Amino acid sequence: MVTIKDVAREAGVSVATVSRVWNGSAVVSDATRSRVEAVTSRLGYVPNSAARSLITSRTSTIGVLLPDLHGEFFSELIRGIDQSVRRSGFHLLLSSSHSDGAEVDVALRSMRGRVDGLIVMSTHAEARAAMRQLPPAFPVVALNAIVDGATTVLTIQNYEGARAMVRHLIALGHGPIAMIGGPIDNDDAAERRRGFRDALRESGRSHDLAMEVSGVFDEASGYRATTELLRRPTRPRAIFAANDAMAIGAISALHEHGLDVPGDVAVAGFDDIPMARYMSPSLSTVHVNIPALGERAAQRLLEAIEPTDGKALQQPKRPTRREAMKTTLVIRSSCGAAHKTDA
Amino acid sequence: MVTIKDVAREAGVSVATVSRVWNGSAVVSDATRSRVEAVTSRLGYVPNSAARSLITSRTSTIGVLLPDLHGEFFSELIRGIDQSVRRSGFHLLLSSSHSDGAEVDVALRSMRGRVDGLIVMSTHAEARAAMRQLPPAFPVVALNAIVDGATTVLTIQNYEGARAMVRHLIALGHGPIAMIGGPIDNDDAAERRRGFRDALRESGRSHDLAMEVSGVFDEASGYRATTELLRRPTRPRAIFAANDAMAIGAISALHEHGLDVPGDVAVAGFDDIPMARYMSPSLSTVHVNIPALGERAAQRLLEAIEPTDGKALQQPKRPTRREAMKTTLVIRSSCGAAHKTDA
DNA sequence: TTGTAAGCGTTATCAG
DNA sequence: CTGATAACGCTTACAA
Repeated sequence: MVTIKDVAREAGVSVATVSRVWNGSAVVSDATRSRVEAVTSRLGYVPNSAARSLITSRTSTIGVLLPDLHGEFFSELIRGIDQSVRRSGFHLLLSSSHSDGAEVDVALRSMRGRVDGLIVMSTHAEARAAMRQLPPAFPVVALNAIVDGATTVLTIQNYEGARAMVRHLIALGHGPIAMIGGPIDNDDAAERRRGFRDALRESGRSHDLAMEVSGVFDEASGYRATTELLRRPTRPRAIFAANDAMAIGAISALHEHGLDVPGDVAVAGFDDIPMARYMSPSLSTVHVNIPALGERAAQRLLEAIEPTDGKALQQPKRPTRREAMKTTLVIRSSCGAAHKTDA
Repeated sequence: MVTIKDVAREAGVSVATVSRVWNGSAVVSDATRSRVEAVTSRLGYVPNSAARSLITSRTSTIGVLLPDLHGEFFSELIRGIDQSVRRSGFHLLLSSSHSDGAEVDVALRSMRGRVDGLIVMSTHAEARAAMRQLPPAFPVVALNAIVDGATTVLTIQNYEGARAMVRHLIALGHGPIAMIGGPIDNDDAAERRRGFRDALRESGRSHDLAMEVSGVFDEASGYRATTELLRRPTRPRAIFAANDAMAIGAISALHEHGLDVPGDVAVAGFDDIPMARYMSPSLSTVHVNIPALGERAAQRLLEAIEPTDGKALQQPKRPTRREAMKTTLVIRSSCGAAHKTDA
């Protein structure tokens, strides 16, 4: 492995100078700079990141903690994050499948020192506890209601989107409307359920509240939930699933029962995963710009890591305490049919 | 930040002893061990990974280079990788969206020193060139035909699967069979196309070869390709798409043209993404165990990183040269209808 | 069984 | 503008 010493020796300068050239910062004469650069590329020198982060205590890496990796939601999310992150020359350390909160604790601990900041999506109470273990000023962006120790909380307009969609379904016809909710301990799911209930209540149809079942955000559970719904005495006129995956499962079940979608039963979902566009014209969905969610989360995190990029505006004193940075951002959601608009 | 020194001082031992306790290896008296462990957890000490990998030149991290992140294929793949990797206490550094080969080069360079091994999926010629820049013995698992410098190449039975599926479609009826192929520069796509052609040739229907269009492995291009197919004088009796995403796009297009699937036109895909099960009974697909692909890739890589886990069998001399480890593994694919078997 | 001390490759603080 | 040199936190011979 070729080190900074090799470059220094070969270029006839000190390691300090090579270092200065490499991170462009200091004042180096053009002559030496170009000489060092020549040697650098000739030797194929790449600075050792471990040594670097040992002394700077920065890793140029952000960690992403996800509960799961099933379905298109998460890949779209990661895609957005990846985009922001690489644009800033950072790396992405991914850890997933944190079904229970204890695992989050382990993951969090094992990531310590390997990342400069964290994007966390988890609903578990243990996760919140684990986050409290982090150094007080450690930059964290939470992708749901975990507030403790999070620099920023980024949420989706779950309530608004769900409410709008259910209103839309109500306008569609007269029969009862069912909801396939998400897991009970999931904050997003809870908000969507609240939107559903409120929309019904507002239209004076609280009796429809009875038609609620739940799933776990995947196609299989949407399928099962629908099968269960169809066993009931009254058949729903419309089904609102808490995400698109369950909605697709629902459509599948309805078709198998010889029901027409949306003729007999209308189906609506949430998220607007790319695939949803190709279930048309059967599926309406609440649009969420998932990659944008990821992108904004990453951007926010990077801002927290590097306070003021420091080119133009050099603020003499840091005016904002970390506390003051705590913000809640929102990703807007809008309701409508899925369209193949992307061409 | 609490360091090894703090623990040492607090426990009344030397840093060497703490280190020995921490990595369990050496012989430490039970008394001191427990004392150190107590202090360790009391202080919440976590070893600094940068310092650690500076001295050991191991990072406990593997890098994953992906061309893209669209669709379920990649998230399923990552899921499999993540599972193996975390089981071994390793971390996962993800880098995606390497549309062009030059980017792969940059990514590869920037990952140097941050990972102990690499899983690479890329078809670009530049990528192959970039891989040659890596240290000769650096562990790499390639997920397609990139052979240069790869410790292991892991491929899917593209040819066999495609051929079997097309035979199946031929058995289904009499009309022409069309194929929506993948990108021309993609090795997997090429093999699937070859399977398609051979199956037709074997059945003496080489004239059907004319019905070939291509897409880029997403729903939109499958949709477009199908629309194009339907503009031709002869309508295909069956469409074989090189992956499920395009097959789903195809189904969508067919429906919009008022065609029944599989009544008027049968549709088949490749990959068996979870979603495919919920397009039934319309969609047949070539089953590939995608998470297993990821899992095996990661396992293979980890083996290459840690040659013999070193508990029971302590081989006195390393018998295998790195060269000898070059292997080609294959993930079997089987053809059939998509079923909601996972319950 | 434990301690001492020499690095690992960088960056940063001083002098020059 | 450049060069020594002291850290950074940890592992690992080598001594004791």
